[in-house]
This record gives sequence, structure tokens and C-alpha cells, in this order.
Amino acid sequence: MELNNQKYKNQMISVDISIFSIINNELAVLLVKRKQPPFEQLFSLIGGGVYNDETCENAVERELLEKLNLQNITPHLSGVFSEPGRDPRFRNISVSFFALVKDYNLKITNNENKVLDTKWFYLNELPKLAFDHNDILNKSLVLLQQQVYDIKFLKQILPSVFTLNDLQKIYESILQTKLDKRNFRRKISSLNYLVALGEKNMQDKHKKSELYKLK
Amino acid sequence: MELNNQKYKNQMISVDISIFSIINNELAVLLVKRKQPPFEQLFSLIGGGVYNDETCENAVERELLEKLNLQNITPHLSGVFSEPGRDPRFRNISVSFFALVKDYNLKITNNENKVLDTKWFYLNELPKLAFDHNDILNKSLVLLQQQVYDIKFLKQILPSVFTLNDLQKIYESILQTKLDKRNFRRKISSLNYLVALGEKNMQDKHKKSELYKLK
DNA sequence: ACAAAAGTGTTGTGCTTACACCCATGT
DNA sequence: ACATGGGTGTAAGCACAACACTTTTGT
Repeated sequence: MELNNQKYKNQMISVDISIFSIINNELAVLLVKRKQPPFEQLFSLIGGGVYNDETCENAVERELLEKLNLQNITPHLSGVFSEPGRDPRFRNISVSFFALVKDYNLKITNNENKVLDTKWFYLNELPKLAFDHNDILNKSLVLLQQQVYDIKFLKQILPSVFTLNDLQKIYESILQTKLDKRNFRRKISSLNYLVALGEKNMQDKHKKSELYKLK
Repeated sequence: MELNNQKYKNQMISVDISIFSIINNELAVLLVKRKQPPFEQLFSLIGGGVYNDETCENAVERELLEKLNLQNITPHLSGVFSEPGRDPRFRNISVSFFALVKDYNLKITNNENKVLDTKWFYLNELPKLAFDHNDILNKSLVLLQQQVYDIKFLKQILPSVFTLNDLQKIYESILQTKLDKRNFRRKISSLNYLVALGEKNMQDKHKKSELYKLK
């Protein structure tokens, strides 16, 4: 955050984005490894300053476009983190968002030499993160969990084709719990947003499972 | 917001607080009438700048103490409002909170001559507010409604003694809907947080109703 | 034939909603 | 006696949780 940059004058607000995707039927989050102090070598969420001529949501969209070349992603507000010492360099209030993406083949494109690595982490294999980013990420996860049966969230993160077993594993991974197969299928089917493709998954070694997509 | 005050240097963040209370069994919100432009003569939420050495929650607590002499109030985050033009004077990002109080005999104590009046409004009699405060207030109301059956919220806002009819009117007013008397009583009783005082409400003109308090 | 994974129904429990009459008291 | 408001029970529908066997296919 460049304090002398006109864009940041009179403010010290940034956004931090928990970018979630599904990899191998598991929830994963995109993190970057910091090249510079503080917290050099630690992973952190992607984020950046909010310009004076944009909303926080705009800032998220701009960051996703500039750094990951991602478009048409909906930011979801998940919290505000304002402990005075949370950034050891200066006062920095973070507005936290999460975003859901389908394609996890992402690399930081515009890293300004600040980033050593970009990597997806499964949620149960998280490292210790820079700043208070573990707390921020956790808050985003909780909000995602609360809305996971809402089709407009799923649309943003589900692969285009999947089996019911894939879907159950995805839900179990997001909710961090085991689900009963029959109860899960009844619930999903009552939500009325799946369409059977009428094709079987030929990768199955035994009985072939049916393939589905979202309505 | 004093831009040259050292406390606000390098930032432009404020908190806006929807202060709710129950008056005559109805949800009400505390508003202040502005003495100065912009939006002179219009009512607005109570709010103020966030100092560099405090969290947004601290700022809410400080504002409530300084301006209303209120202590031990829990701030509940309800949103972030960051449209660039929302304050015509300068860039101002608002972090919105709501707070619940029992005693509605409040007057602004430290108004720095900026306030013409302090007044409680019932939610269905709201005036047009300054800035985007109608939107902010509405967001707070929605979050309050979502948590209204959670005892720790009720504890903050319910009078110490009430009848079941009082309680139903309070719920109807918060939820902005009519409730069925028998269903409402069954639900409340299943939540298991009321204690009958074993006394009757002597103000009742006909059959006397039982008085209750929270556990 | 057997091992592995897919698929499928029933029952009990608890929450929600709709709905109507009797009781206590003051006038 | 009557008007007013307080107080109470039952039945149907729906969501949720627990639980076991049959089918298909590859080896």
C-alpha cells in the first residue's frame, strides 16, 4: 500500500479475498506466497487497496481482473477486520470478501514482484498465514457454508458436469461433515436444480453412475 | 470528520450505528437531526470516525459512550457502504453496525453543536434520511430480523418484565408481520427462556395477564 | 463367484401452520 | 348480562435423521 500514491490519500482500506474453487471434489482456496516483509515466505490471501473512486466490491473485481485475469465474479462480503496492530507496518482496515471460481488454472499475472508462488490449498491443509488471514479466511468459510444450498452460490463454483457422488463429496468438503447418501440425494432432488444428462460416467470401474448438470 | 486531525490521518472510515429499542412494544430507532450541511435538517444515524488506535467495534462503543453515555452495548456488524459519491464532501467508507438498548430515555450529550434534535422513530414512520442512511438502516433491520429468536439478542433489547402479549407485539413489530397467538406461544415456550413471575399485570382492564422475565 | 461402488424407501421425530372456544374481570 | 381481552389444543404437512438391501460391472 503506497501511502504517497494519490489513489490512497486519506485512507487505508484494503480488501482481502478468499478465492474458493473445487479441485478433485474438494474445496480449495487460492493463496500467494509473500516475497517481502512483513511475513516474508508466508502465504496470504490475495488483496489490495481500495481506490478512492471505487466501492470495495469494485476493488475486488479489479483485483481479480488485474491479478488473475478473472471476470464476472461476484464478491460476497464476509467481514471487517480492524485491529490496530493487524498490519505491523501501518494502520490497515481490511474488508473481507469471498469469491467462487470454477477454473482453478490460475496464476498471478501482475505480481509486481511481490509474490513468490501462487498455490491452491485444500481447506484442511492450510498453512499458517500472514497477518490475521487465518481468521479472515475462516470467516469467509463460515459464510460460504451458510449459503451452500443456495443455487446461485453453487452455480459459481460447481463443475459443468458431475455425478451425485461428486456432488456429495463437494458438499461434505465445504460443510466439513459426513452426509447420509439417501438423505443427501432427497434433499438435492427437492431443491429441483439438477438435470440428468442421460449419460453414464465411463470412468467408473464398477456400476456406472449417472451424470448431471445444473439447470 | 476532521481531515486535518491527526487521529484521522491517512484514513476516511466511519461507523454508522442503527440504535434500536422497544417503545410501547414497538421497534424504534434513534436518529439525530443534522444542523449542518450536507443534508442539513434531515435526520441521520449516529456515527463518527474510526480512530487509528481502535477497531470499528471500539469506535461504536466509544461513540455510544461519548454521545449517549451508554455502556456495555454489543455492536453487531451489518455491512460496508463504500459508494464513492455517498458523502458529497469527501470519500467516506461507512462500516455499519446495529446496537440494541433497553432504556430509550437518551439524549445526545456531546453534540459539538452539530445536532438539532435527537428523536426515536418507529420503523414504519421513518423519514427520508441523510446520505444513504435509509439503505444502511434497512440492512441493519434485516440482520436483526434474522437473529430475533436468539436469546442473546433479545436480552439486549427486551424490558425486564413483560406479558406474552407484549412479547408478541414486539416480535410482530421487529418482523413486520402478524403472528398467530397460539403458535407464537408454543414457539417461545419451546425456546425455554421465559420465567413466569407468578404475578399478574394489574394494568389489564379485563382478565389479568401473567408477567414474565427472561431466564 | 466375488468385490466394489451405484442406487433406492420407510419410519419416527420435531417444527410449522391453520384454526375456535372458554375464562376472568370490569362495567 | 355483556363486552373485552387472556389463555389454551389438535391435526396436517413438511423437513430432517437414522438405517440396509439390491443392482451393475470388472476381475
